[in-house]
Amino acid sequence: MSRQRIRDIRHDELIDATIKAVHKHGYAAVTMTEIAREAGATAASINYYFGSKERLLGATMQHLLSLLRAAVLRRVAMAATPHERLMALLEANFDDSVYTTEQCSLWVQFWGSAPYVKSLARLHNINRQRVTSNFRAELRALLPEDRRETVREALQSYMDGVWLEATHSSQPLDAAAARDEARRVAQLLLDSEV
Amino acid sequence: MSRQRIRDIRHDELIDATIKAVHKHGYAAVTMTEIAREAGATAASINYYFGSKERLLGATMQHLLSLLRAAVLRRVAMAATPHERLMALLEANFDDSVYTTEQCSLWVQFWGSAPYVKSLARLHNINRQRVTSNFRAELRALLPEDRRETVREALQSYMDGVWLEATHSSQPLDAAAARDEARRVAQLLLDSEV
DNA sequence: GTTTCTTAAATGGTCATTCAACAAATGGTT
DNA sequence: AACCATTTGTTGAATGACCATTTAAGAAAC
Repeated sequence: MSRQRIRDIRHDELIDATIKAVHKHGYAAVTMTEIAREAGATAASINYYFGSKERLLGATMQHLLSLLRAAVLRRVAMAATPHERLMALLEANFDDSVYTTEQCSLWVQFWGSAPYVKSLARLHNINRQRVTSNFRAELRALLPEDRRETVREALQSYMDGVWLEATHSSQPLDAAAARDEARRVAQLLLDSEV
Repeated sequence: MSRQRIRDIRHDELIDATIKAVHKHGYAAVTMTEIAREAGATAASINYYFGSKERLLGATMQHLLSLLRAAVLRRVAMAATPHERLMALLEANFDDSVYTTEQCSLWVQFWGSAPYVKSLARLHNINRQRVTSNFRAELRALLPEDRRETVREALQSYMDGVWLEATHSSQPLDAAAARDEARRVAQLLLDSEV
């Protein structure tokens, strides 16, 4: 019980410290010592809990993925129509729990490293396929066939592009404004009279 | 004369080898030895020409930037109207000389590293500002004020997002198809009747 | 008293960079 | 053309720094 609890506490603390440390020093450059310092622990104890640096980083990215998935589920659950569900998918990316400087920073570095780290590649593919099929499902009810894929690709690229931009902006992020903007972009793409 | 020439040859060869080696091993993981092997040289000779690994990588990213700039200039020069120039800006990103697996791979890793490497951050900011102001200039003639920034941000994010996707796709890239698709997205955004 | 947790120090490996010596090209002088 | 002094180019082998991981011993919790 209590034994299990301390393990979970360390697990969460270390993942949290990893997010902070990677944001601060970069995915490539961050060291075990820096992560440990952020958590008030030592590099040796990270290995006690996670076994290796690679597994710690994998668990951290998995954590970010689960935050995103949770935001999607929360928002989709409240949506009644295909249109609302599409907006829910889009806005989940800019949920307060997801659209933060630190997380966007990690995502971009994750994208860069995924092709070279097997465990990350797996996570990345699973996520991308899930998002794609969600979008396809909702767009089927909203657009004629000849436009669906164009709009889907545009929306998914848009989401990624905004996260990318977020990592290079100096001001703090405004998640609500990002959601408004995303809705506006979706409206333009859906209601076009071409 | 001839002295200068051999320096230029090595310079180009090494940058070319860097692109290949980074694509193969990743920006973070690639070593001087791997880059040298790709060029048929040694790590020591890279330092003779570039002084350090960081300067080599900086020069490589600068090279990619100049390829992109060249594509933009070439295409914009042939465009007569604001609409054509906007399309030129967009299509330059997917020019045959730019939209390759290797280059997209480097760009994504460049985005991830830019915030942590001063010389890269400089390059990245200069490029982003140039692109943004180009888009703003052309959109001014094409859209009412209340929609310009939304469309601009959507288009720029779209461009980045497609490059990102390219790095994770297994098939070889089809630049002509990407240009078609980009044009279609732009049409949807420009001709919307919201 | 046994299991769980923590850490300082040791280990071993990797890597960018430097160095010292050697090779090749160049250009000026016969 | 032949010579040689100088500059330029190249490399294998150090050098030294850094870092993930292991170890061994002790502290804390049960």
